[in-house]
Amino acid sequence: MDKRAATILAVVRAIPSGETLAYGEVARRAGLPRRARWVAKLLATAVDESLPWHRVLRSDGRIAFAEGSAGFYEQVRRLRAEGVQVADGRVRRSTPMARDDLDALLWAPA
DNA sequence: CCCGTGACTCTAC
DNA sequence: CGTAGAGCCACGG
Repeated sequence: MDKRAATILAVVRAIPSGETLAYGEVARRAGLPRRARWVAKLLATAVDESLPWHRVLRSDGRIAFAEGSAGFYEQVRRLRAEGVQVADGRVRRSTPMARDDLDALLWAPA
């Protein structure tokens, strides 16, 4: 596994439980803009069981897996287990969080 | 080297 | 809001 992959996975692991991030955002935070598809491919081949891959969604908040597929249900199940509202294969945020607010949350000092 | 294939994204309408 | 269409990028045939 190269350094870029490791960085991507680190960003994914940094997503707090109950929060989500888009593939493109993950790539951007890892310093690899326009690599969204690559992030998806990476998650698909990742073996680390502790990796919170389910917290990564499409930019519009929808589950990336085809609706009805095994992965789709698995992701919905995991998200709901963390208290995330999912309806029609899409994550619902009652109060959409601004990008800056999410930034502050993710990068806030422990 | 060209072509197809995605757990993608952005812009127009 | 939702749907095309084009763009994008790593990879394999």
